[in-house]
Amino acid sequence: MDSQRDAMEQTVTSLDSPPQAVPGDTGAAGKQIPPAAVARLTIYLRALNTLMAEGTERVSSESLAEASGVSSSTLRKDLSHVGSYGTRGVGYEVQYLSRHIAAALGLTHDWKVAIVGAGNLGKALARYGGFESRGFDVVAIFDADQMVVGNEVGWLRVSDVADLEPVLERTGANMVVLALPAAVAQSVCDRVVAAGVHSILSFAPVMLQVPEGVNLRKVDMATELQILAYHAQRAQTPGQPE
Amino acid sequence: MDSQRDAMEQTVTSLDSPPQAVPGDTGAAGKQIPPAAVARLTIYLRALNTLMAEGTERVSSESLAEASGVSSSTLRKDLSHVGSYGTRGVGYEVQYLSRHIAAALGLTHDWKVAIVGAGNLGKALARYGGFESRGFDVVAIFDADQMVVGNEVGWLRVSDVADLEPVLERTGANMVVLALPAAVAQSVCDRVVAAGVHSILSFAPVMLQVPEGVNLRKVDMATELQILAYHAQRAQTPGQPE
DNA sequence: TAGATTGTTAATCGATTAACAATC
DNA sequence: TAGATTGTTAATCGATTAACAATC
Repeated sequence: MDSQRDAMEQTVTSLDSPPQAVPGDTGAAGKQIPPAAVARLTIYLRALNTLMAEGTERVSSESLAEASGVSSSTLRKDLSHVGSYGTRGVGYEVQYLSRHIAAALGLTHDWKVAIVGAGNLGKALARYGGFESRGFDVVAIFDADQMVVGNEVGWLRVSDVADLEPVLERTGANMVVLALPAAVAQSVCDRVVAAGVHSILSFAPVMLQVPEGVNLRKVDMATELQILAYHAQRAQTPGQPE
Repeated sequence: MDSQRDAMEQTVTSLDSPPQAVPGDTGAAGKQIPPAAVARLTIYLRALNTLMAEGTERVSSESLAEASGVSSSTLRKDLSHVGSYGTRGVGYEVQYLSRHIAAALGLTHDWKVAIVGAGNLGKALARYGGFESRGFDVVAIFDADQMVVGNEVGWLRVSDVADLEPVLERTGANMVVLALPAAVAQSVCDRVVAAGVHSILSFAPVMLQVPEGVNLRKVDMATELQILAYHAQRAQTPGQPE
């Protein structure tokens, strides 16, 4: 669903390179991880953190896969993109594996997130505990409505979207979440990109155009319901039940 | 990411069947549409509705594809799963195509959505205009907190989650959105399924287990940010810039 | 050593793309 | 008829799965 196709040329696979695996090293770092695998790695990471909270120290691919809702084959294949951090006959050390997946995903330092739009959704996101706990600091929230600017949301005060550029600069934000109406999303998006932020998560129900090199992801709640509707309809339809 | 693999056996493709295409007919209906295509059809639908609002009557695969951020090849392939509703040398009638995509997705009748969880996110969803305008009626919202039960949210009054089953029954809800903490998500999910609702959209950051035949989709905002983090990190990394 | 489980291979499956015959 | 654009094919590409050799 995104924009990486080219690359992937560099011959050398981990096969023919001499096995000089320094333990605790970079592993398979530097290689492209397939998009589908990246998405699942975040799931494994959450499952591992749950295990850690429960005090579990070791886990097999079989049980981690089950907790994550995938096959053990898929799990091991995905982990192979990160490196070789298991022990044959034994399994994976939970903490050790967790650390390496986090490193592969770029989660070793905190990311600073600015939210544009302090409506219901923007406020919900700003207060969402799940961000902080996973290394994402919400450092600013913006709105265009003068009645809302200056209000407190969580720990933050709502900034005027007119001050977008200086506030992004001052807070050092390196990710932006767009939680605003479709009509203004593209223009705000352009300003965010111009301000040098290249990672954007949009909740606006509109196709945003961004230049090459900008990472844009989109979450659309109505789309999700429509996809459910398709499957629900199929289930109802008489015809040959699958 | 979902649960349909089997099926897909029924030989006959639209090729060797005699071309008795009654106009305005069911088209390729009854056939499985690949998951990736279903997701994109919702995008085309939105683009078509935008065109309709602008008064545009006709569109080519080339320009609809551009508005949707896909290649025209992908677009035509996707539409072929729905049926043949274009005219060679001319293009597609916007309204006509829109109606047929909507029909294929099961959006011809309204769906009744209940939201469980009246926290920030639940309230944001309940008030989100994008649902109503696309055929999803929010018919109920629940919370477990007695301080919140009875409050007004949008047009609705918050019901006690203790009354989940009777209220789902009475309102005729056929979709449920879970906007509640990870800790209680599974148990509420089980009750929803037991109550006969088989289409669930979850915002809870946890892997839910559902029986065969239940359609579950998951949106996780922290996951989205983590995926962005991966790409951002790659872009920063020196190495060979792709 | 015997048992267990990883990491990798090769086969299968599905999705995307380019090209073009069909046809308005 | 000539020009345009669909719908479909076949080729390519990527993702998933099953199986097993490597090895703890």
